[in-house]
Amino acid sequence: MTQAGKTRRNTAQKDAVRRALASAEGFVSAQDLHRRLDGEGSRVALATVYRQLNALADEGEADIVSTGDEQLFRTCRQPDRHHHHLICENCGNAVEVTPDDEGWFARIAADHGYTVTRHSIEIYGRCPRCQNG
Amino acid sequence: MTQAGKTRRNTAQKDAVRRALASAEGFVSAQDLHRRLDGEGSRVALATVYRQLNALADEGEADIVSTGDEQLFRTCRQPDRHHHHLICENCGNAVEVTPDDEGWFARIAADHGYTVTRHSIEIYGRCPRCQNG
DNA sequence: ATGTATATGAGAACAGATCTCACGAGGAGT
DNA sequence: ACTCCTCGTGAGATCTGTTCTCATATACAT
Ligand SMILES: [Mn+2]
Ligand SMILES: [Mn+2]
Ligand SMILES: [Zn+2]
Ligand SMILES: [Zn+2]
Repeated sequence: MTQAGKTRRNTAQKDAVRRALASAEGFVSAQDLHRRLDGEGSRVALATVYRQLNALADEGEADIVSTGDEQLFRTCRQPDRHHHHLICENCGNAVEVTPDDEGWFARIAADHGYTVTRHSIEIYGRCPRCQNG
Repeated sequence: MTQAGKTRRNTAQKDAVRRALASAEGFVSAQDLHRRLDGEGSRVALATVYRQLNALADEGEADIVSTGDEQLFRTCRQPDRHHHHLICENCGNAVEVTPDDEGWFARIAADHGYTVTRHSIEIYGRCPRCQNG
């Protein structure tokens, strides 16, 4: 689904996307980010925003979370640590979290003869600033 | 993203969709199911397959799992118990699983001032029958 | 049997994401 | 600084999964 491929050159567009992503507090969609770039005068094609966001993700600089109908992106805070996200449904703000024990599903999988290749854990809620509304 | 709405009447099409879904062992896409129905001579419009699958999900008879690029459906095996799925990436077969402890994320959320509204946990791998390939 | 609310079918419409390809620009080598 | 080749970009087309529209058909309460 997601187009793959790290990027090999440093372009103005890549910098712009990286900066815009970094300046967003929470998870944002590619289209949001494109709109923000436009708003601040940075003309970057939507396709390029997608390409660079995916590249950043491939390079470990960004996290992607797939809601049912779109992908959201955010600068990764702890690139070296396996983690999941606790995400505010209202504003996209997120906290990177690590379960105390991720071993349970390896055990359950083994019980059923399954081999685990990957897992996805996402927690949605309201952040402190979005409790009302 | 997913169209909502339980259904109030018992139609031939709904029965057909329910049967086809039940006769599929693993998670299948709406389009797969539509193809299968066609194959066995049941002419049900694709839109109706979508409508009824969503209705079945609303009614608790079906589970939906969202891979990044499509939704997969399966008859729910234990409608009354909260659970998640361990899914074979190759054939769609799945086991309904329940973590030993789902309390950890409520605690973490509280630590960060978040209120939890929902969570999503999915484990992907290979089922016993799909180990090779 | 009638009447009315609801489901269906066929195709149009939609939205997110990716692809195409001609053109522009990074940057290694000189 | 100049060249050259490779890779990135822009604009718009295209793809794909899903939902919508609305005229017609059907369930089912009365
Ligand atoms: Mn991260
Ligand atoms: Mn289930
Ligand atoms: Zn928030
Ligand atoms: Zn399998």
